[in-house]
Amino acid sequence: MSVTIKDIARESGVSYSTVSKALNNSPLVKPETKKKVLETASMLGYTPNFAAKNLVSKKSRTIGLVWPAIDRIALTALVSKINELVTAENYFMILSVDEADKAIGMFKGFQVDGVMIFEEGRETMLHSDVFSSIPILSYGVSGDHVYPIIDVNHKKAIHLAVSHLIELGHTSLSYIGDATPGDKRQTEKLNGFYEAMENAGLTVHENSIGNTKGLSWYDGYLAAKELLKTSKPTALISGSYDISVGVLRAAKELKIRIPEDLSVISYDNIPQMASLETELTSVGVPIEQLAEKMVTSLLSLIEHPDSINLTQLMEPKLALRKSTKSLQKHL
DNA sequence: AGAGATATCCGAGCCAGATA
DNA sequence: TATCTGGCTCGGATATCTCT
Repeated sequence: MSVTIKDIARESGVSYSTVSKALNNSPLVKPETKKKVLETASMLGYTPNFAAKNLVSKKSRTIGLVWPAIDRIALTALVSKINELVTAENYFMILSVDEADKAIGMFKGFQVDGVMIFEEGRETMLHSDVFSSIPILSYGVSGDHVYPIIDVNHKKAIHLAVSHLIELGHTSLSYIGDATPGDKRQTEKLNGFYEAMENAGLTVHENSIGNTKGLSWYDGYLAAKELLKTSKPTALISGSYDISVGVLRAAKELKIRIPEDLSVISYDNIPQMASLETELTSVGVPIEQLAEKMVTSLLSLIEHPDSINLTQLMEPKLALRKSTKSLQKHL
């Protein structure tokens, strides 16, 4: 049997309501009594019963996070940061790798105060009774959603990458990423590439697009090998951190030096970019900003359920590292 | 002021009584 | 007899009221 406030009360010779007050640092308890109660609690190894606390407060101070793609490094970095911020706000976070509907059902059973969903590509079709019964915030792509979404301006991110490469004198640019229709986040990046190239008056050749048909590093590796063999771009934009890992491996095997022979910019503005074999210049919303926006938005939704702000678009930034080189300097 | 007593939170499980 | 319904209790903690 676990230790309860009643055990502490018995042991320390006060009532359990006094114990409760003492444990919550109430000014209505004498310092000596408080000290005695705290010492007894510590001696007995007391741990608060969260189920009981939730019963009274009608709050669990817990948020659930639906995370269906645990193999993606960029999302791992984001989850870690979110957890850090949530903990700093005295909340707990529980994760589920199930489908959104199933995960939310489980979270409701645990009486979480709110839910974050990481939507991968396809929109998550939630039943209306789900999001009307619990605060939900999605990290996804804005569309016809009826629940709040934090979105990233993916097109602009790729525009930043293209502009930077053009400033360095590159005109032969390639893009590598998942071009599978249906994944809006990935297709937005590709569309951003076409758009930025067109704006700059540059042609996109058919063989300068590498379709990874997936988001793993191996998908990136296979597509990069194919692309770098058939096309000889001076610069390459990669759709994600994981794909970039594959690009670096393929380039190494093909004896292509980065940035001497090939400039590379990766999507995903995460600190891990600096730990790669070649520190990659990247674009995207800095992970700290994204995490902070998600946590503050969900917590404000929990506290003020009527303050719904359906779509919040985050603006990306360019993070310069060591994977791009000016062409002019070599001429 | 400082302590104890009591109502309350919600859902599960049990039991007794009512109904088909 | 089988099934359904309603009431009660329990769990651990907090908020508030009452007492000394």
